[in-house]
Amino acid sequence: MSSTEPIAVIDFETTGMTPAQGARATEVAIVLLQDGRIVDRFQSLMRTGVHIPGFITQLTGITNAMVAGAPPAESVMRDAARFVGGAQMVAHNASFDSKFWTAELAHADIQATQSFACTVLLSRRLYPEARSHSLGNIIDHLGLPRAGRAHRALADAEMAAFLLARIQRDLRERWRIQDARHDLLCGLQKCARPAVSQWLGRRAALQAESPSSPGR
DNA sequence: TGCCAGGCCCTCTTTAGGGCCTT
Repeated sequence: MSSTEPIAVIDFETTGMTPAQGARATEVAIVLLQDGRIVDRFQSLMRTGVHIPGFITQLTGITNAMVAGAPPAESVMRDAARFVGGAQMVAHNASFDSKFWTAELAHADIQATQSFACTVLLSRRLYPEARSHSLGNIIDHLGLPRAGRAHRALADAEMAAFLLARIQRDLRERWRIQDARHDLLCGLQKCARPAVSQWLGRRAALQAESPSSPGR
């Protein structure tokens, strides 16, 4: 049985909403998903010196004392970049995590080169009947397992990976798309939502004609 | 005091408003 390239599913816990306003990461977790299974995990708290507001501690359980004893962010991000390697990346609301990925790597003098696919956009297109596409709600809607304490990086990264695996499975079983690779996911998430069925049908037809190429 | 990001999506459909989603 052929093996697909692993996809790195990432989640950051942070001190705020955007690096543009000085927010920094407090924790990062990355899981590698390959052939529908989590095959490796990376997780670490990180020390940036930026104060964690009280409401963030209430949300995540991550305290200033916890990160004070953590390794420096630059060191963690170097390890994270090595862990990801050349894998393509996925996050739940990727516009959030990709900005922190880029910003935290920049603090470590590393340029981010990975492209991101977003499970929120994919979920909205494939499961329009869901009332909410927040990570916990879509996990419950699809009957997927909860992975631990919500709003901790590893649990959220694992749940996003479960969601991605389900998306890939549904693309295979419902849409006959055998090779739901990262570039297909990126294409699907950019497809206008009302045209998703037509788009998937065309992709499946193209893939059936040329299985080694996902087509355009 | 009240607001605080930004991209996407939907709607009382189009240039604007409001909600979702992430911490």
